[in-house]
Amino acid sequence: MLRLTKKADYGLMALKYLAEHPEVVSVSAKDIADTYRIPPQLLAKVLQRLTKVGLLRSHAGMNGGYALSKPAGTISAFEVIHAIDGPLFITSCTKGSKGCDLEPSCTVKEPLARVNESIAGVLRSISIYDLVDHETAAQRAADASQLISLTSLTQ
Amino acid sequence: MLRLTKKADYGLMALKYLAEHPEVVSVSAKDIADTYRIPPQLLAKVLQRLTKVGLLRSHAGMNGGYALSKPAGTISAFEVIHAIDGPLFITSCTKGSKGCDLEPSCTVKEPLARVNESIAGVLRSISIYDLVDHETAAQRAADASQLISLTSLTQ
DNA sequence: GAGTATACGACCATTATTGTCGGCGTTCAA
DNA sequence: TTGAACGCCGACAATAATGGTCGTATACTC
Repeated sequence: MLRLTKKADYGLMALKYLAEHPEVVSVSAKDIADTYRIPPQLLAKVLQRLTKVGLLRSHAGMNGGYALSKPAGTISAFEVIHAIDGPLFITSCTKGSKGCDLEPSCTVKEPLARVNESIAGVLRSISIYDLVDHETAAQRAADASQLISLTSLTQ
Repeated sequence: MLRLTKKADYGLMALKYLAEHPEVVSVSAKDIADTYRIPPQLLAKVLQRLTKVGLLRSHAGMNGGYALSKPAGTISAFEVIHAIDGPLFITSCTKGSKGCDLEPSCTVKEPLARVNESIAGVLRSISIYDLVDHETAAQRAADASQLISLTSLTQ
């Protein structure tokens, strides 16, 4: 069904929240979880992972919490999803270094790898900032790829 | 992890196979399954589904099997995936008609819906024919969306 | 009518995701 | 200096999705 995991959703929501409240020095996982009615401990784990890869900065103790480690405009949806869900492979048979199970098997893998790159490209073009302020890159990307689709179909 | 299901993979592989052998009137599920070392009954189910939505034509009995119901160039990867895996939603919370569970909850849903459209667009631009003959739409789409990504990032 | 094929529903096995628990280290402020 | 509020982490239980199998019915060819 090609869908994002909830964890990735939660991560994006949290980052968006942080981007929307730049005045607050640091926000606790619990605050965000309460706002969106998300399981606090699960969100905490997600945020910890985002911290580990350097997208967030954490601060323990009283009044601690999380903050973006860089401007929202420079954090792509791709980075977030990659950090939470791991490498983005559209083909189900791509596992680490070794390819498919047998011989000439997955003949669609190579072409699909390109599709994979397309999708990764789209996700790379969306920043957390774009999630906050509508009518920007997200819209442009949608328009543009709509265009690709049309030109390809009518050839 | 945003990956295709194996069923969808199998479906694409089978369609590609059929597109590669236009001379054969009809190919049995078993033949294709043997070629790619896929569980025959599982592939059979996939093909049955593709038949149901009209992408394939089936023929029972001796020398029966499946055949494309229209030119490979007019069958998009999107159709195939949609037929097998159901509607393509990137957001995990989109279930049928009703939206998210609560209030202002999923604030990322709306922007992600656009990302969803972008991806659908990419998939719509890939035909089964493209899977067979490389260096065509698949490549163009990849190039183009690479371009989108770059222009968006450097703004 | 025997053999080969699709069609379809029910079902189990496996894997992935989601969510929870408990203990630990850190910070801050009373 | 103690305790409340917080992040950090590993393990694990619950649930859902996927992958795969089985049995039977039906259609077609020879």
